[in-house]
Amino acid sequence: MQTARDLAEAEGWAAVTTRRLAELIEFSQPVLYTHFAGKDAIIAVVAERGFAQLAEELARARAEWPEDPVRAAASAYIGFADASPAVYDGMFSRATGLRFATPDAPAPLREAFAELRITVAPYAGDTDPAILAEVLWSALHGLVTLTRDGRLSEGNHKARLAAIVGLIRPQI
Amino acid sequence: MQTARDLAEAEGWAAVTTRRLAELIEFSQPVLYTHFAGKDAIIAVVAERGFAQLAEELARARAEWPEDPVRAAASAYIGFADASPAVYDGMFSRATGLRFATPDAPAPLREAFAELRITVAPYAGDTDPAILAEVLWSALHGLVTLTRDGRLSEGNHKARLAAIVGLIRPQI
DNA sequence: TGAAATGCGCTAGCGGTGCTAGATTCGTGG
DNA sequence: CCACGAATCTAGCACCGCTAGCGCATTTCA
Repeated sequence: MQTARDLAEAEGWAAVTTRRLAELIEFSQPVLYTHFAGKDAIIAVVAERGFAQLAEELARARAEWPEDPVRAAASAYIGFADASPAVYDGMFSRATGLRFATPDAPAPLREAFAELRITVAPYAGDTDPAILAEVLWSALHGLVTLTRDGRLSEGNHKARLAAIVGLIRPQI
Repeated sequence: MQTARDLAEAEGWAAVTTRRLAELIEFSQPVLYTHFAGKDAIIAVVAERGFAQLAEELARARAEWPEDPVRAAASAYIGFADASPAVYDGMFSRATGLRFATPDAPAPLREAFAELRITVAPYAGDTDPAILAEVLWSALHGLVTLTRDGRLSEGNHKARLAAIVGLIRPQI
């Protein structure tokens, strides 16, 4: 699993084949299938740990920068995506099986989202904080994915981040 | 190409294999490689046509609903993504080769983005309209992808859309 | 008109993928 | 000391994207 994460970060998920993974952990290929249902399950476990880490970093950001929690959360979110692009990819583009937004979703997922909801709550006004949190999440996720594929203008990253934060703030 | 698009919409891009595609168009598999550099090139062409269609629909929405252009654009964008999920997927998740945000990007791509920029320009205030357009685009794209994977709460789609539109509007 | 050249589509195959069936080895309990 | 059960292996299946090389029809030119 750690090997899968490392290999994915080094060469992308496309390079994480069951044969290479088996070779790296010095076992034969079928052994993987006695511990995981398949390749998707391996990605899902890496992704779930990623959500736990993301929740942790969002909480730390909120604690360390209480006077500007939205900016802190946005920076932490994007920082995580930048630092662990493959894990982020697994969390949002590869792990199709993970349930979300339901009470039976894995705890790390619910915790990560709860952090965002708490952060934006003071700025929600008439809007449901959960809705605003989902909108902020969408904007950050879109920013990450579009930036990653080189689809946004270069050099304006900070301006975009400031614009997002600025859109949330005036709702006080 | 039209066959590729239809098959992708019906069963997803994973089902679009060169063998199935060749069988459907009643040619042998290698013929595809005399017209396209590879599977990615096929997706890219479908994606580029998708951008042209998106630009067209954004322009129509702006013309038909001039008193609320941001809502019109957002609705049109999400409507396109809903109506053609596989094409949208090809445009933003599969076609890695398409250049963006540069003068030499394909025309349909620049036109689609220009529509967004024109739409948000009146609401930009001190912000560069292009930056605000990129932020709106990010939010809409994030909304589409997160919704598609079932990662946002169910039944609140309209509320999220209203929240996004509401965030842009107060900048007048 | 006959022959050469050209271009198109074909069959067959390469190296790779996720995944699985069946044989085999090895530690452990009777 | 033997039998059992779990863990691991070798070998292979069906599929993937992609390509080399052949055969045939058409076109071109002497």
